[in-house]
Amino acid sequence: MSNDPNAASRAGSESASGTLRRTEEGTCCDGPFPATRRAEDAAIEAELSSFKALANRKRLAIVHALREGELCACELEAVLDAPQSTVASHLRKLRDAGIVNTRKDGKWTYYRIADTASLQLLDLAAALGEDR
Amino acid sequence: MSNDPNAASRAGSESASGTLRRTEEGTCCDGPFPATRRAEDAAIEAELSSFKALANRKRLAIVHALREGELCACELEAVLDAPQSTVASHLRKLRDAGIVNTRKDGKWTYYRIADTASLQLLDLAAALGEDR
DNA sequence: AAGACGATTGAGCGATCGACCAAACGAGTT
DNA sequence: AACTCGTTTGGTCGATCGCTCAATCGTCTT
Repeated sequence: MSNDPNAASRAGSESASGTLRRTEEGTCCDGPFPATRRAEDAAIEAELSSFKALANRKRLAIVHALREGELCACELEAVLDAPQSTVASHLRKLRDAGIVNTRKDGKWTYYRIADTASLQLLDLAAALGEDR
Repeated sequence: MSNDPNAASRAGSESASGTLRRTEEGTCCDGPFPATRRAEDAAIEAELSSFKALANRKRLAIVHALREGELCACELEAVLDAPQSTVASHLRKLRDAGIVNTRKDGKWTYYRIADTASLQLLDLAAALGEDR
């Protein structure tokens, strides 16, 4: 249990001489990561919008219901058992995040999963969460 | 734009005769989905715990920092530029969700990504969120 | 024993989120 | 024109979340 594969590589950041925290000197691990934290910021924002859109039980229920095919807003109201404005609000968030698409057929609006990547997201998240 | 592949299949749910909402009769799309909404509930809870754990900018920053290898809690404090208890709280949520793992080496604790599935989750979410 | 890492707790605080209602609006149907 | 589907807006309410401070505790190092 003492095998640390990359312990040597990361030990280079602060040179195992000690002085690790903001205790004696001043800062911990000083010179804290000068670079590279710029391109990731964009990625983080993109991931954040997807995750926030899916981090809600009712919105997940909507997406699950849409796995079997497209549904109109009316049917989704029945699935969630919630009033109009509540459902419409959730649907807008899902659409803003690019999770679902809309198609207007005459009087009503049909929703469908926008991208198969969303379904892969669901499966991966379920696999992560189930064996915990 | 008038091609609706599964329009015929879903038209079977309420038989295109009309009476679609809770307007005239009583309920919309009545007999609302009698079955199957039981096995999905478990999946939804599993997905929810994963998504909620990742629906936070600082926790995403932690996971991104861990992509290049494991880091100790001390180093993650520097990455987030936040006090101990804040970082520890985020780390606990990530660990509870099974996103990260811990390894104690003497005095300090190292964090690493628990499963490669988490990285796939990030990539999928980034792809969904970027082209929106 | 003294010190360092870090997990945990508790409490306060503000921000965000979600539910809901009511009402208006636009687009489509009959 | 009347009606229906659906979105949107505006507002209130309560719950949850995130940040922070302060303090304690356990484990490990020296």
